Amino acid sequence: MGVLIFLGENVFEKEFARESIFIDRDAISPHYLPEKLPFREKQIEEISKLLGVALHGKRPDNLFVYGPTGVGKTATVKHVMQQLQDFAKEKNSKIISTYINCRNHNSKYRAMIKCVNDFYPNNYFVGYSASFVHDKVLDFVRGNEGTLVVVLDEIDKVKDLDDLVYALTRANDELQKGAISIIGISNNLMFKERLDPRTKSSLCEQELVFAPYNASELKAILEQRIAIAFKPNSVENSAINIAAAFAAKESGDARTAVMLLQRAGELAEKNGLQKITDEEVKKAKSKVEEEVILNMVSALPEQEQLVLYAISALTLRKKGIRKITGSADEGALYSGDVYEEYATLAKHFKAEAVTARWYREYINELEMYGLILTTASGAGIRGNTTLIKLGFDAEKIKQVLEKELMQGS
DNA sequence: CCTCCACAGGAAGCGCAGGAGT
DNA sequence: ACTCCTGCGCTTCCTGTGGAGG
Repeated sequence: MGVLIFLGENVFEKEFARESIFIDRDAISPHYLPEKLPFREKQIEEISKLLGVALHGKRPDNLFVYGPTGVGKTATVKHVMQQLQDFAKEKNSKIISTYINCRNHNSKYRAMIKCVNDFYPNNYFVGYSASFVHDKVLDFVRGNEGTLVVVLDEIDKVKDLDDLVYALTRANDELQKGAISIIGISNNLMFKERLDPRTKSSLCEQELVFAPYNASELKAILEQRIAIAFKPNSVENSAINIAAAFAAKESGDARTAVMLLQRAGELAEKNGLQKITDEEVKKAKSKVEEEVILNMVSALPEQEQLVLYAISALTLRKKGIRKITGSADEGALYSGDVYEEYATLAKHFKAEAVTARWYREYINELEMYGLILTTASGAGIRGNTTLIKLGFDAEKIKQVLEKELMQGS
């Protein structure tokens, strides 16, 4: 076995010497919590006004915060909580807050035990009964004789939310000293309407809505992050504009905008560039889109993957099938042909094919995801069928699915 | 005009997994 | 530990629909 020895230069020498355009990579990651939150002054004021009463020993109203993803809900609430904690510490006010992400703590019990573990960092509580945990929370508030603010992020993920809210609000009746307030955060606008009326009225004593950012706000947010994350003048102005415009058009979501620039930065660095230009942002954009598709496709159930695979295979093959030479539907496929292809493919992959009826449900679902486009067959085609077109590049989807289906079996 | 084609999509029911109730 | 119930994914069966073809 031959051994290669590099004389003189360590392999890391080059990497070390390499100039990075980053100063602080974290600042351009979606998890970064900036010190200042632009365009959220109003919301910050609202929340602090609400919580301010706690400084005078009163219980703040519960608050329900909602708005789509990436509009700064979590960041704003966390920011205010931090400020409140700092201030309370300074003034010797007894205010404790705890932040719970309900995606990870998605039941009453799990949320409560998260509280307990936060309050008693030296103990680790596992395997205790629900009532013990409940009492422990109350004991803590009693012992503290102050206000406890429980932040429940992604509150719609809690399975038995009615019970949790009830337990926390009910606690206020049992406590002679101290109080508990809830701040619920959700990006699901419909979720509130599905709540039990009693839960709804106690949780939504106060409400706060976060609207999406517009392009110029996104631009300002990006500039703020860029100033920390990158070396001066490493990002071209037009590149920022593109990223902001794209994110604004999609959803007004700062997370998307930030991610776009993060990717663009990584791309520039990989290619040894000193500046991020439009080009990098555009490339990053298509990369992000690709990842989104990839994630969607791999999250699909196997049968739906097969259907999608059949569609991409047929789109590429275009032989032995009925052709559509219409205007807009040029290159679209007949639903029936896709089903046949799917059925043979299923046999090939040792899986059992579902009935045509259920296959139609799959088609509808794939359309809902935006992975395929369908139109009803109109004039020029015999019968009443659906014409199917792939929403994305056939070759790419086929490749992804081939990998996916191979490892699946 | 009627018939047939090529499906769409509703209704009922079936087998199963997993949670609630006892 | 046991049954009971419920929701889910799916099949079977069926009726409906819009245009082509004779």
